[in-house]
Amino acid sequence: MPHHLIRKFGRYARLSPDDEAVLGRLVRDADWIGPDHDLLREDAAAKAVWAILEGWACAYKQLEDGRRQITAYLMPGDLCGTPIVFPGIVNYSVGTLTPVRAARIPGPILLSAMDGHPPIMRAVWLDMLATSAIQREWTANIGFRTAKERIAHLFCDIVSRLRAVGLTDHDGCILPLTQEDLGETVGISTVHVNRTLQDLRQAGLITLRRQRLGIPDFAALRQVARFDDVYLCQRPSVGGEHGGIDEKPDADVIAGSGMMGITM
Amino acid sequence: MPHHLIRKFGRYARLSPDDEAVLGRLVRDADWIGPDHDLLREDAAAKAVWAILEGWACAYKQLEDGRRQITAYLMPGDLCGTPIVFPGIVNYSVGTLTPVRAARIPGPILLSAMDGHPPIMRAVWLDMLATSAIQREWTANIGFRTAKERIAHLFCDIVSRLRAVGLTDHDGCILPLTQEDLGETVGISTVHVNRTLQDLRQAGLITLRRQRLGIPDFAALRQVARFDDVYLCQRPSVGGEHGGIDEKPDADVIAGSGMMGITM
DNA sequence: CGACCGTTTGAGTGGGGTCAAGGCTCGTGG
DNA sequence: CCACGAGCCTTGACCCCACTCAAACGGTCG
Repeated sequence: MPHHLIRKFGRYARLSPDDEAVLGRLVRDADWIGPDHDLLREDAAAKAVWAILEGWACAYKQLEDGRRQITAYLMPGDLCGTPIVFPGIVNYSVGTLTPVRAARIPGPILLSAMDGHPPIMRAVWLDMLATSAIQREWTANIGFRTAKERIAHLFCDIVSRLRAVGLTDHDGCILPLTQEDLGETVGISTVHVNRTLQDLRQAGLITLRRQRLGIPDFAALRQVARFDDVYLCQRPSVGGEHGGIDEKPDADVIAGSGMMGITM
Repeated sequence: MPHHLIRKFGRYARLSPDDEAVLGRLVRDADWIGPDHDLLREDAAAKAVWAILEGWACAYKQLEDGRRQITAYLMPGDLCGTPIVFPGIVNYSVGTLTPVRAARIPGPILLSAMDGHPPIMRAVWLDMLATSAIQREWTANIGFRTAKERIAHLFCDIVSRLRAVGLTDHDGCILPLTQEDLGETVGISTVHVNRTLQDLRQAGLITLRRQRLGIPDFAALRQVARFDDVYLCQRPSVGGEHGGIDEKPDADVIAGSGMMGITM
């Protein structure tokens, strides 16, 4: 089985077998890390990129008085940190939520791989842009949605992303988050997360028990959440309805040519 | 006077006169655009990057029922859009708030400039990372701060960014935003923005009249906001206190060498 | 002068926060 | 095998921050 990273990058660029081999070598030295462990610290200068291969982590910011905001979830195939060092660029910490298998890729190593392999350059670039798109969506989610909509939107987001890397079952996924985590993600209190979840359960929109999230009617949840998945950058072509799960990438979109493998 | 763009990029990389000339050529064909006009539409495929040279714009998302969230402000020297086309990457619209002078840079043109000029590649890359850092900070701002803190934080953010491109006066700046804009930025209602502003005024933390924001005691406002400016990526060196305004970039940080002009 | 847009103020309401106690589950150790 | 404790989830009661609705005020520009 190829890494989730390769699967994701394959959506962004056409990877040759050689490209895939290079990517495989980048994440060769992956280790398992226990839960509740920090990969990145806000105050430390980042000198490498971490690739998450298994498990969940989260990016977060924290105030002195204890308030915490989770700004992103990192799932298999996701990257965090940056190959370029500059003060302030990494203004967040990254902590594991579950046991995580992650590979530390030194900045220069990643950069030279990008330099020698345009598809990798393109994929890293697009992955960063896609991450930004998600961050914008989260800002909006917290900014203008109600508590119920926020939770619903977050669940749509999570399930869609997991589905893209093949980590969902037929109607849901494993959700290794506490209600406190959820609250710190969408900006509401733990108690109110609980009440909101019950609300969603009673409406038949979700089931959630023992870290297993079920979504019997995704379309219904999506409507409550006002969720539009374009920002996840998973659709190979613009427009049209989102049909089955096994969509194939559109060659016109991912094909590379010239500098950075970019098709304009 | 060099463009604000060149000034900002000069903080990210050491630009040769040739690099600066190339940047100047990229934004040569700039036009004035009236206020309340869209540069980018969410549903349209982006085929170019816009460079804001004068005036203010904002990135925003909107729901069908009218709710709107401003996800970023774009000021002189800022870029929006992307040179790489991929569905979903541009999941926001950009509208002008004031008359704006902006240059449309076709994707391939920017990419080839990056390709031929490592410092430009590095600067574009770092600018994107810095934009992401701001976006994360905004997510956190809306997520875990109170209304008063959010507004205070936003003002610290804006003034710091404007100062970096030389657009502040001695203790404040022009703020071309309505209270409705502010509300849509930090996720509170217009009425409550008004009351929060009065709160800040009565505390002596700000003056705000006729689009002119004054901050008599920045340190005090910063403390109320729990504002830490590292995420703005304006400090040439890590650590140490933020002293005067006229800090010079640290050569060790911005110097370029090798691929993408990166110093590891 | 009126129309318009943005700001301000008041009153009433409700979404969501806080505090506190109790319940469930599971891992651990006796 | 059971007892126990630690997290996490759940529930209730109370309250307040912030929202809504509505109206009045104030500049600015035809």
